[in-house]
Formats: sequence, C-alpha cells, structure tokens
Amino acid sequence: KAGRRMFPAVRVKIKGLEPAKQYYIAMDIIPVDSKRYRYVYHSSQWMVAGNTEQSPLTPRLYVHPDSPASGESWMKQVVSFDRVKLTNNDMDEKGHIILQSMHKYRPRIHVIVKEVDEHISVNQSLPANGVHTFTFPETEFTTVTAYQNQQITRLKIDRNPFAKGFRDPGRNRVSLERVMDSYPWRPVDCRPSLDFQNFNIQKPVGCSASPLGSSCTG
Amino acid sequence: KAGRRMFPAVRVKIKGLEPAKQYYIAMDIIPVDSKRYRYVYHSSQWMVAGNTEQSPLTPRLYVHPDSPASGESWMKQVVSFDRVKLTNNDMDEKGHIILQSMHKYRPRIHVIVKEVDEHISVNQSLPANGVHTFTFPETEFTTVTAYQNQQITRLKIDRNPFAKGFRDPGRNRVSLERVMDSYPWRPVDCRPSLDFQNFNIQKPVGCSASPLGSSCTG
DNA sequence: CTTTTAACACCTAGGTGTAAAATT
DNA sequence: AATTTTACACCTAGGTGTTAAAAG
Repeated sequence: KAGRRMFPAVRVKIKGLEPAKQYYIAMDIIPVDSKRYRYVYHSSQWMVAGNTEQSPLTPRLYVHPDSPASGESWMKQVVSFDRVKLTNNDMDEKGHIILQSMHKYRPRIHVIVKEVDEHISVNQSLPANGVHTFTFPETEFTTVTAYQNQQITRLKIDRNPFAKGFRDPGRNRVSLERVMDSYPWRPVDCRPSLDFQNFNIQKPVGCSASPLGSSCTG
Repeated sequence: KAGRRMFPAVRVKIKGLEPAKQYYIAMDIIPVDSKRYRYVYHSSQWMVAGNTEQSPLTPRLYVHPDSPASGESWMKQVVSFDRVKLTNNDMDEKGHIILQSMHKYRPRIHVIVKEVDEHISVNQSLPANGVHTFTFPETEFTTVTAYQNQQITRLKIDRNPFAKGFRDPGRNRVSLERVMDSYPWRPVDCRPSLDFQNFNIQKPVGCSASPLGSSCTG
C-alpha cells in the first residue's frame, strides 16, 4: 500500500543562511488538535465530530532530498516538498509520513545546521541544537480519503498535471480564479500573478486536502 | 541536447569498508588510448582508424546519488550506476559524462572516504587522499552514435526494458544466450545463472556499446 | 562516403481522481 | 451510513532503437 503525494506541495524560500555552511531542510506534519472532524455540506465547513482515539505517534521527519547542501544552494532556489508522501497506514515501512484521516494538521519546516560528522536520515528524530522550525498558518489542512468539497476536487484537477485527464475543457481560468478567490489563504498581494509557482508557494488547501494513500500499486 | 544512459550499467559489490565511516562512491570514464576506431564488418572487430584530434578533457566525475552513505549501507547492496548519462556534446552543462564517439573507454570506480566537512559534488575533481580507484577490464567499451554490430543491438533490445517495443517475440532466450556465449567478457562461473542481475554485474559491452546522446528532447 | 542529429512510435515508471466494492 | 480500499483509465515524465534528413 503506497502513499500519495501532497498537493499542492509546500514550497518555501529561505533567507539568512550562512552561504558556506551546510544545512538539512526537513518537513514534518503535526496534529493541530486531538479532534476528529466531519465535513458539513450545507454549511461548507469542518465541524468537530469527536476526539482522536489512536495514541499520537511521533511525527516522521521527511528530509529534503537535496540535503545536505550549502546555505548558498538552498537560498538560490525555491525549496519544494512535492515528493513527500502521506499515508494513513500506521504500519508503513516505506518512510512515508503517517497521518490519520479526518484530522487537522500543520506542516513544519526545519532548518538544521549540519554539525561535523552528523548524518540525518528519514525518520530520525530532530537534533537537540541548531534547529530552526517554521510553520505557516495558511498551510493547515484536513486529511481525507475521499474528497468532501467539490471545490477542492476542481482545484486539484485544474492544477495538478497528473490529473489532466479529468479536466473539463469548458471550464476556464476565470471561473477557477473565482473558486480560489473564495478562500482566505491567498494574500492579496499575490493575486495579480496567479501562476503555478505563486499558487503553490501559498499552499492552498483550505477546508479539505491531500487524500491519504488509499491504494496505488504496492 | 540530452545525454543517454549507459546500458548495461556498471554495477559493483563493495567489501571491506568500515561500517560506521561515511563514503562517496563515484564513477568516471577515461580514454583507453588516443586512437579513433572504425568497425570492420567482414572481420567483426574494431580497427584503429587514426588518432584523436580533440585535446583530452578532464573526465567528469559522476557521484553516486546515494552518496554520502555509511560503509554499512554501501556494502549491503549492489551499487548500480544505471542513471549516469553520456553525451558527445563537449559544451554539455547538465553534468553528463562527455565522451567522443568511435573511441575506447574504461569506467573507473572511486571509493572516497568522507573527511569531516568535506562535500563532493558532480564535476568536482577527486580529493588528493583517501581515494581507492578500481577498474574492471571487462567493462571496456567503444562509443558509437549508431550501432555498428547487430549483435549488440539485439542484446540491448532483449535486455533493456525501455527497448521492449523492438523485441521480436520469435527470438527466444536460447538464441540470446548463444549470442552472449560468443563474447569473451563473461566469466565461465557465471554462465549457469544468466539472469538479469548477473548479466549486469559483468557489464557486457564487448565490441560496441552505449550510443552517445544523439537527441532526445532538450 | 561516413557520422551525427532530430523527430518519432513504443515502451517503463509512476502520479491522478473515479467508481464500485469492501469494511467498519 | 460513513469511510476506506481496490482496480482502473488517463495522464506526466522520461528511456529505447529506428528512420530520414542533415552535416561533415
């Protein structure tokens, strides 16, 4: 049972690193609370539907595949986490990030100074020192195995190249922007240039997102 | 202009590393001589056809993508260089290994002990110390842009999954083994188990091989 | 003449949402 | 009834040898 990618991916720009020093950049995803949610169609929002039953696992760490690299390398590009995979299988052995469906989560980005002879790999816990952690409120999302909100489905079909087969040629860019404008998570100063890059940097997930790894091969 | 992969790939098993130490494993490809070759059909062999005109470039280093890793990691798997790409474009800026067509080459494998705060990347030259270099005579090959020897073409079509579209369902495994047995580079003690893995470990290239990056996209 | 380039059909490999089936 | 799993058609992305045209 394979995981599925997060889409849109978390993408960050990093400043203020020391160009010559080596860094790891990593992501993990932490629960926002211990509540289980359900989506209420007639009010178009997620409502608390009970408490989490399972005991919280230690979040797995996804180390960006370019790690380790120099501060110079990290700063001159957008750092994209588009290859991270999510699963709801708590017995996962492929290093995917394990989440529970119908819960709220918040990605965290960790910038880790590389100390001499230190080697970080997937699923290792964070070092005690030399770590800076960042979260962005607009990246919060709710996990699902089946989409609850049709607008999210449309958003993904229209933006994810792998879903091109489901695109409706009749629906154009204008109506898509209308969908996006109905969400609060995209800052005003980005709206004029709604291209793929800006869209992803802002990580639009809103009220539903990132279906967990339901099947695929494996 | 993109490069093309080497096929079959160079694959090595490594022993005797210190399990806890970190190593880079890298490959480069050096010219065997300064001769230009042509293939003589009626005698089925490569003959000297003149001297190399171009001045020899410093060979580029292909660092195995798993680098750096511990001796333990390297030793418990076959290390495959199947993703290295070759090109005849001496202005290449994609980090591919640059070779001249119609010349003889020999791959080299470098095992590089990682010193503290040392970071090796593509196209960097080899460190002065802590490097062990290995070559295997049976991996020597001649570069081409168009295959000269029909047996090599058959071999690649039958063995490379990406060339499946050219396979002739009428030609079976027995006749393929006959082709292979006509070459000297496969040791006797491997013949009973001619599966894909053994085939590749022995890197059969013989009298012609690895067409340079002639086109593709890019 | 020989060798190289470019476009191409045909593959491998893997990421989509969908719909029906299975599970809880 | 709600949620999850599975198989699937349809994509992206990229690695093959072939062929005809281009280059030398």
